Amino acid sequence: MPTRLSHLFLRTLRESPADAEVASHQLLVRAGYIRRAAPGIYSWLPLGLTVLRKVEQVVREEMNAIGAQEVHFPALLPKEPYEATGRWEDYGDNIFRLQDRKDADYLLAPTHEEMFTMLVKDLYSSYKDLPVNLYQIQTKYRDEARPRAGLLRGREFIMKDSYSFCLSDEDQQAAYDAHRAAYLRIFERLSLEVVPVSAVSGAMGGSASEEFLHPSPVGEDTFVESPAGYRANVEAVSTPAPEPIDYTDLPPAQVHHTPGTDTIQTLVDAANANHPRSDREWTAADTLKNVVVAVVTPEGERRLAIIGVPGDRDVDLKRAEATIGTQLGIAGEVILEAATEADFAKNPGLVRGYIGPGLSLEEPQLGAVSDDEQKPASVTGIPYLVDPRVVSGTSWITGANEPDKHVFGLVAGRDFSWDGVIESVVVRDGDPAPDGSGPLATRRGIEMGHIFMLGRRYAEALGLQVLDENGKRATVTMGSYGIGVTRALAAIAESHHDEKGLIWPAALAPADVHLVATGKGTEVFDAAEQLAADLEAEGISVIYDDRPKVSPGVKFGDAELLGVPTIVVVGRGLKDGKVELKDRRSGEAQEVELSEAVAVVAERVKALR
RNA sequence: CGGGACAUAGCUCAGCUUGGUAGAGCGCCCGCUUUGGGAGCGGGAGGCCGCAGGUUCAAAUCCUGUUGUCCCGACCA
Repeated sequence: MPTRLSHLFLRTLRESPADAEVASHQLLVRAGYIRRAAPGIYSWLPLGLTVLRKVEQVVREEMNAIGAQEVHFPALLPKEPYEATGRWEDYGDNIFRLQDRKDADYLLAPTHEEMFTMLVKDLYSSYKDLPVNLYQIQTKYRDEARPRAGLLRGREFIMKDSYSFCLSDEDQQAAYDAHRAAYLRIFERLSLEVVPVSAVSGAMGGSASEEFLHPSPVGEDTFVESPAGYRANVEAVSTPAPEPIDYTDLPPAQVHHTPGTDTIQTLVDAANANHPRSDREWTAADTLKNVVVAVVTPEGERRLAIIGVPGDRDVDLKRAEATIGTQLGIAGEVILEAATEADFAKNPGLVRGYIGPGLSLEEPQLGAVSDDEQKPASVTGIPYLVDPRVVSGTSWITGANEPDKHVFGLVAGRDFSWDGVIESVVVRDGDPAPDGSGPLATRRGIEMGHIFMLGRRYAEALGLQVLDENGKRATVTMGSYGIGVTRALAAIAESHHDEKGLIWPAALAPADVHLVATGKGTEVFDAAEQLAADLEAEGISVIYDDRPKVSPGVKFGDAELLGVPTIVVVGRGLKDGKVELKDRRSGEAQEVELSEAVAVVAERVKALR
């Protein structure tokens, strides 16, 4: 049976809702695929649901193909498993929490690691049961601080998440590789260009992880590409350290009176005005900016650290957070925040705007955790980390740790030392690539999938062990793999549309053919009706615009808005026994004999599939 | 959580400055005409002007508070 527009639950909109900013959001609402129910929460209408099911099916087929087995967990969960892994707290305000009538705590699951792990623990206890791969396609909930861009970042969304459970690291690597390959096939079938990039694991923990980013200006992730094909999320880029410089001929550092220069800009201006260089102007890159940050340990302890970066660079707390815990010898995941007024108040040795690493190796102000006996303990006792660009022999203008004083020509390795090197600054277009192939280019992307080697964190937290071949208990190692299904649908709409409307890839379109009947009299409708039935009989799905008293312009406009790849028009050509076949994407049209229409359309549809 | 904007019909918006019976276009319903690019004429339905206080004879409009939404940032497997 063709889908008749006269009866389809559909109302197209001529104008976009005011709250829709990006094309996918505007078009999916205008074309009657989705409808906003609450911020970041959408209802699915018949056409949208049809496409959604097709996207899900692609994902399902490819997961099944690598031997993963589908299960389904509740979206509403008790808090206990999440307390066991610490994520009841870790997720903070980002999870929807609720109580039952007995005041017991529940949550709407943002992800299901705990449930999968516990289910496997319940049922399996032998190495012979492993490896096993499970997945589900399920609605997830996150109380995002700022939902935006329609389906691209909602508070309720559908995700495919899968988990691999293995005894050996080798098996786990194989499961990871299988997922990686399956993901590339899935995105290929979804007509979604994706680039796999190295990522940091973030709150998920674990060792290796890769993101699959769909390049798009509306993406929220930034990744970099080198000329030779190195790609990474900006959070995970490693900065190539310059070679150390011989400093034997450099002049000694000098302290200058620099009142009112508590920002990099005022400092650079003052330096050029009062202490000009002979060869060129001072720039922000000549200064060493020392940023005070607060590290919150897993136990809740708040420790300060200082990061020294070139003054023309900004610190990206997210990047620094990924590794600062390790740098400072803190086990577990830490939270990194900017230092507060209270932090400064507790450390009077920190002179805001004039913080520096010290004036000599003998009088360091910062740095404490070094176990090098040659270097004296610091005055402040605050660990000092530097950007990889701060290598031995580089010379800086930086704070003298006294009000209104900066030191010029302070040489790294000669005049000051540090406790560690950390990736912490925002990556910029043109920065040298770590593979040495040239400058990095930055691009925006939408995160379509993310795969993690979780290791044994969850299994340990939840006690997932099996008996190995020797009858000994062994902790299972896990992998976790996600694909945003609703986000994928939105991303497809985002990259497959024009000014007139959506243009679905044939494999995902809500129908194979959009059949328009236009003209007066019953002849066109009778002919179109028969054509629709004949196409359906050939296994071709048809949306048939049988609406009477709707002008041709409206019908053509709706056909283009809905985005079915093939449009067939039965109209004025019928008196000559012809119908029109239009390609939605190119707009190209051809006349076809009505008697041959089914065969011609069938051939085209099969070619598109 | 910071900064900004907005809240009036299903959708897009005007009206608010200067208080006086709620408006337009699109959409929807009825009738006639029209049928290859978002038709014409006529007749209709539809709004607690986000919510709560206050000022006033009178509040969509002025004042206070509050809630919500959108954008930028922070944040975000």
